[in-house]
Amino acid sequence: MYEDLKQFIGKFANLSLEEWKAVEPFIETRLLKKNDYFVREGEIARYICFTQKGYLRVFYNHDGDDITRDISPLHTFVTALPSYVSQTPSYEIIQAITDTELFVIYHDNLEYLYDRYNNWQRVGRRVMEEMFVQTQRRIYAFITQPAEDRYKAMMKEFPDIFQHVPLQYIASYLGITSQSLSRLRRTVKF
Amino acid sequence: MYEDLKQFIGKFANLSLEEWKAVEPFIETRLLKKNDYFVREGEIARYICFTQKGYLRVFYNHDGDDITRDISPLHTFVTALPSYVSQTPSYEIIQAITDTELFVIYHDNLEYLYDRYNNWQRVGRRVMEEMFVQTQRRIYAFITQPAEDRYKAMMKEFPDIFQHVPLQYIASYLGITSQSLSRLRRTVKF
DNA sequence: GGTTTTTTTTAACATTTGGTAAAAAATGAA
DNA sequence: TTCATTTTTTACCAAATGTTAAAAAAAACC
Repeated sequence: MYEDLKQFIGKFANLSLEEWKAVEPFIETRLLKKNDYFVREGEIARYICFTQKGYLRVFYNHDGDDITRDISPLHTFVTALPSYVSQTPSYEIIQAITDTELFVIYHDNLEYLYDRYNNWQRVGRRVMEEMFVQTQRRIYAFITQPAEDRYKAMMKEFPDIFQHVPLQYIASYLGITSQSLSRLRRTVKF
Repeated sequence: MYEDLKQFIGKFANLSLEEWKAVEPFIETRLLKKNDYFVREGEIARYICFTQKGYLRVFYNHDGDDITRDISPLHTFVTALPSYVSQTPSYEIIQAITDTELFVIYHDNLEYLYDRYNNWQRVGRRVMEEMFVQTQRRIYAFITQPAEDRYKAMMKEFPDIFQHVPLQYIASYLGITSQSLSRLRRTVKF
């Protein structure tokens, strides 16, 4: 049970059996249908999830346009972090792109775990460090690469996403309009 | 002593006197002259710092061009994180933009603190969470705002930086050439 | 102070991307 | 299936930003 989750966390800390047992009562499985919401606008993100199956997108509404901050690859943690860390209403929205299976942990329970187990706190810290490093990479990409290169890099790194995610979301993630993405796809015959 | 540092950390956790005392032997003050390096290319980032005075920039060399990932505002933590977390050679370079006073803590000592004090581990986690949230904001800015808006927002949020930092670094941070920044500055008479 | 070097600005032109509108294709619902 | 809706593509023109080159300004050096 929770094999993918355990493997993911195993990259960051070696947890004892007791520490594993401590988290299990807090893990709740949630199934979302395509287009269901995980976090709605204005709602407090009271939980974080690990994506066991399916894809989520994290976006917000900017003058009527959806701005996609993230498309979750499989087997990662996802939440609307600004809301989650401060437990205030979220401007970010999280929605299922496909049918999805999530492992959900509530903020308060996770904080309890952090308080009680230094090793869990370590996992939290390490996960955040890695997410920060990844986000940095994306910033470098925005500075140094034109949209075409960002598109190619994305196809290479997350080929599975292109099987499941509408192009308009990918365009927004890349920071361009879907018309521009169409134009790129016509030109780029890798 | 360390008032600014204490205030910064105080936002994230309430540390006992003992916990404060535990860190002090590990803090080392380092003075850098303008253009001195804090981390060189290919060197392992064995420490993190808190900027007590002055400004650092974090960049890397991309085909001969400097790409500025970050210009540190005062009183924040700075390191070449990809190198720091994995203790591998750094592609990122950190250099003093002005004369600088840093409080430096070595990676191994900080890890020791993290192991020993859950509260310090908490500080590490919370700091990373906040840095991640800030980086997210920057990504949203790249997606939604043209360079002119990013420039205005930067002037508003970090007016002090414009007093001390060469425009070419600011241009790179904004993701544009210094020629484009010049053009913007001529046009934009806020 | 004068000289060299670096940084910033200006200009003309090229390229990339956006905006608008509409057609084509794909998807979903009855 | 058929119809309605949504997504993707195409086209044309506008706006933003890059590229190259050079001049002007500022800073560093002796």
